[in-house]
Amino acid sequence: METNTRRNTRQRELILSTMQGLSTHPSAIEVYELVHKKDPNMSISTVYRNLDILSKEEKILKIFMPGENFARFDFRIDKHQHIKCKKCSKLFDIDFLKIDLNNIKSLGFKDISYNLDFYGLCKDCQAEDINNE
Amino acid sequence: METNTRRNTRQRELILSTMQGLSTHPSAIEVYELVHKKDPNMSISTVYRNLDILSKEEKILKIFMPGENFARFDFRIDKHQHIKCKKCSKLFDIDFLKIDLNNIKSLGFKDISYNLDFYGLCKDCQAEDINNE
DNA sequence: TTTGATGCAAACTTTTTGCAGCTAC
DNA sequence: GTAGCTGCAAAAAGTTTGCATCAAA
Repeated sequence: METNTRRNTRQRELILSTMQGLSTHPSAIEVYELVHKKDPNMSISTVYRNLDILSKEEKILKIFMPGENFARFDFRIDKHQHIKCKKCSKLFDIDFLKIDLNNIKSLGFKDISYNLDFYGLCKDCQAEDINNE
Repeated sequence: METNTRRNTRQRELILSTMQGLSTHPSAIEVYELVHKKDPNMSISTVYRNLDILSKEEKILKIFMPGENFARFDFRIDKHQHIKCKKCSKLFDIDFLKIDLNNIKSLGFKDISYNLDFYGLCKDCQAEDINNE
């Protein structure tokens, strides 16, 4: 995995171009299902390896949501947060919020960053609640 | 797992009393290692089942840190945040920070909550960096 | 031609589950 | 005695890895 010269493979390009066309936040398996339709020979380990490479190269973002035992990936790489619907589990992008990290330095910590995720009921799921269950 | 009458078993009490004596944020496996010393017959599935029961009963907290493919548990159950050392991976409690959730309601979401975790280098790890590597 | 990347299967990690026997009440 | 709980082993689910082969440069 520690490579000097990276090769532009058909598989890696297909994975990246597929990510590029998405505004969702798919898991590795969801990415696999999408690219597998276009290239039935694509294996799941190739998808995992390339999602890893692409996120290390900062071409995509690897997202960890608390309680999910899988990673999600995001083509949008600029600093932003996510809000997850408690019902349908979909993620939505949000971009605001500026935390004063100086505040935290008093603890003696250095090189501080943070991860912030929101949860709630999205509009669609609120509508469903009125009609259905 | 859907039970009406819960029984006070020796195992569940040992797990809870062990948690009570900790200020750390152990994984299920670390809890298992601790209780297993005191009761060599204790099985890992009993630990998982009881940590789950205890967190559902809100006697302990189940913590998910992004990127960790395991859950941690915390005897401290009041609303607080954590800061994780990027080097030793230890968690430290922090309790401040008040986010204006009204701000987020403009997105159309309802019933909003959040999860916030910090990362950095703790004092011990900063000291090590000066001497060693 | 060289060596990074692929595809497949097997392994790994954490957690869950099926089940027979045990035990709290 | 009842049924919740235990211990064990097996199974899940997501991810990683070993290896022979393929293919990008």
